[in-house]
Amino acid sequence: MSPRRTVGNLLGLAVLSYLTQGPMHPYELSRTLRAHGDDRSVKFTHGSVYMVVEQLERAAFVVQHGTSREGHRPERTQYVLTDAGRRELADWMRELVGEPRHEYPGFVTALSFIGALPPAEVVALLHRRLEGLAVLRAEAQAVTDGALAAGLHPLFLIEEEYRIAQLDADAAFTRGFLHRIEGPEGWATAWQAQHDSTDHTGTESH
Amino acid sequence: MSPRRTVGNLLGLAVLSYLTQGPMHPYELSRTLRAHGDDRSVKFTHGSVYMVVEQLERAAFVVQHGTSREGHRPERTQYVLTDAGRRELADWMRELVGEPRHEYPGFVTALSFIGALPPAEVVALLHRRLEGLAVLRAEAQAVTDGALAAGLHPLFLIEEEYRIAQLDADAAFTRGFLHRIEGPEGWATAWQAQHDSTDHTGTESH
DNA sequence: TCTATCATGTAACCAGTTACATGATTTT
DNA sequence: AAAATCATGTAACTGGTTACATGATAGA
Repeated sequence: MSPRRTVGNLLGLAVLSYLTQGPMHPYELSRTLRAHGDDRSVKFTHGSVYMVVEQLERAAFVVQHGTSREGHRPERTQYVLTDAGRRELADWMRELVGEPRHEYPGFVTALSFIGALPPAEVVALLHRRLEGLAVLRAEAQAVTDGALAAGLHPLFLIEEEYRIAQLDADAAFTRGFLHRIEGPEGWATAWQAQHDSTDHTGTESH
Repeated sequence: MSPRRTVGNLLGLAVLSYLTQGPMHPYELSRTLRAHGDDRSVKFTHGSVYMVVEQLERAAFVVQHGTSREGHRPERTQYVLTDAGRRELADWMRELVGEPRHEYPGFVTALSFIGALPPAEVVALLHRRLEGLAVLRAEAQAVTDGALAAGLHPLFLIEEEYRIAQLDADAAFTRGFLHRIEGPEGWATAWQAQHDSTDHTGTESH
């Protein structure tokens, strides 16, 4: 079974989206993405932009539009969107917005093996986590505040708002978890006993 | 700059965790992970288990422990945890729990290009999203209900609880977004105007 | 003019996924 | 005894990341 989409990398979505504005060459895409702060929403590096443009070309979502030259700079290969590319962009967006997918964040994985750490240490770590979450939240807030002050319409900051909502939910969960370890439910004692009996993860050797 | 961890795949964490219980061979790991429902928290396939075990071996977090044979079945290569492996497990867990990381879920990417779709369509998609979120939530709830009824301690279901918290936050955000599009703030009209003027993503062609 | 940084791209390497292979059991 | 499924593993392909290469401009 071939994967649902010929190009699965979300960086491809970003490229398709930018190409609706007109032809660009890969380096320009890379710079523009970074300049617009899209590296907060899409993971990419300089090299991966070239890769994904190649993939989009193989899939016929973009085609070379000729090369342009400016001064004595190297030649640049420009790409334009095809009709198939426009359709792919719209279809992909519809899927991402309309069909929530099961995701695998690292914290979920860690939680499912949380018994590998002793409860006292987990308590300390969860407190550090709360601090880290506050930092991330402040960053997101700073980004939106700055952009709003510069006159950007809040629609273009909606992804940061989503992020803040998720961070707040994460923090609320973390506090709840702490209470259940330390509070009257007393998970700590049973947990410690089971931890002692089942494994020793090398914590004692420095 | 070499990546922070020699083995970065979270499936490696799962393997290290299971190997604290004693030696296993890759196939057994694969079966056990699936039997315990860990495929909800870690993305893996049959083949990737073999790959990650190889990587762990190269990194000296596990070593071959000899082979075992049962009946006339093929020989199986067993692996055991090394001391370095135990330390890596503990250290990795500490990082994942204590240091929240910036993540890149697909919905965030889509939100940052949401202007590519017309507002009326987005409204419809967000309603579909709410249904999908309810389904995912019900699944998570069913998993925990079943396991609790079977007598499992809630500590071992904490990752599902986290998931539910995130799904609820997602749904709350989605409702808020809908209100701002449709409500008195009236994002819809400005949005539609800007959408008409800047791009046409092939929606009109059948 | 030397050095640093920008602009643009390629190549080599490692990770991850999919498909295939083969013998052992179990079912019909 | 044929077919199906389980148990175990390997190989081939594709994707993604990192490092490198090279000419152009700008700053000291």
